[in-house]
Amino acid sequence: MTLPHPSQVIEQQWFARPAPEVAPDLIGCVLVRQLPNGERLRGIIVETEAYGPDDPACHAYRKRTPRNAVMFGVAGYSYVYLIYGMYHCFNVVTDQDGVASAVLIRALALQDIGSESAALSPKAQARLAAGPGKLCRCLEIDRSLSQVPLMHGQPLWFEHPVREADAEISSLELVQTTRIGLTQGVEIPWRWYLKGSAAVSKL
DNA sequence: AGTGGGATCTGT
DNA sequence: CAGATCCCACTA
Repeated sequence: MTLPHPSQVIEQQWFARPAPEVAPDLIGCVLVRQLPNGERLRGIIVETEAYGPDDPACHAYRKRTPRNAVMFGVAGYSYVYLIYGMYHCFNVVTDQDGVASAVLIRALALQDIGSESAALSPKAQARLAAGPGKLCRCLEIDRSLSQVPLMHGQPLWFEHPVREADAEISSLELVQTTRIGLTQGVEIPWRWYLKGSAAVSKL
C-alpha cells in the first residue's frame, strides 16, 4: 500500500487562486478516491474547466443559494451537483473566501482502477472517466460528497504528479479552448485538456 | 404550488 | 438527434 508522501498531497491552500489559474495547473495532477470498502482509485486529470465570478455560465453567477453556497467559501472543498436528473459533476472550490469560483474535473486517465472494472478492455477502461458524469459514476461520487475538504484522509484528495508515472502524459500538448455544454459564457476559453489523451471527453 | 431548464451520456 | 430523469431556482 503506497501511502502518499506528505509533500505529494496538494493542500487546500493551493486552490486559493483564481479558477482559470488552477484549472490548467490541475492537468497532470492525480485525483485520489478512497472508497468506503477500502479500495483506492486514482487517475491523472486530463481535462478541466474553470468557472468564476462575473461568469454567466457559473452556477453562482446570479446569487448565493443553498446549492451553490460552498462555491462562495474557502478553497479546497468539493462542490458536487446533480445534472440532467441522472449525473453528478465534481468540482474543486477555488479562489479567496467570498469569491464564487470552482474548477470542474471533466476527465481522468485512470491509473488504479476499481476491481469491478479490471476485466474491461483497455479501450473501455480509457473511457471510464471520460466526461464529468462518467467520472463521478466511476469514482462513486454523489452529492453526499459535496462540501467535504479535499485533503488526505478524506474520501477525495489531489496529489502532485510523480515524475516517472507522468512521462507519457507530460509529452502531450496542453490545449486551451472554450467550455462544453453551455448556453451562456460560450466564448470564454476556460477549458483545458491534453491533446491525444484517450480519456478526454467528446473527442 | 407549479414549472422549466440544466457544466450529460447513450443509443438510434 | 431524442430520451432518460430530478433537483432547484424562479414565478405567482
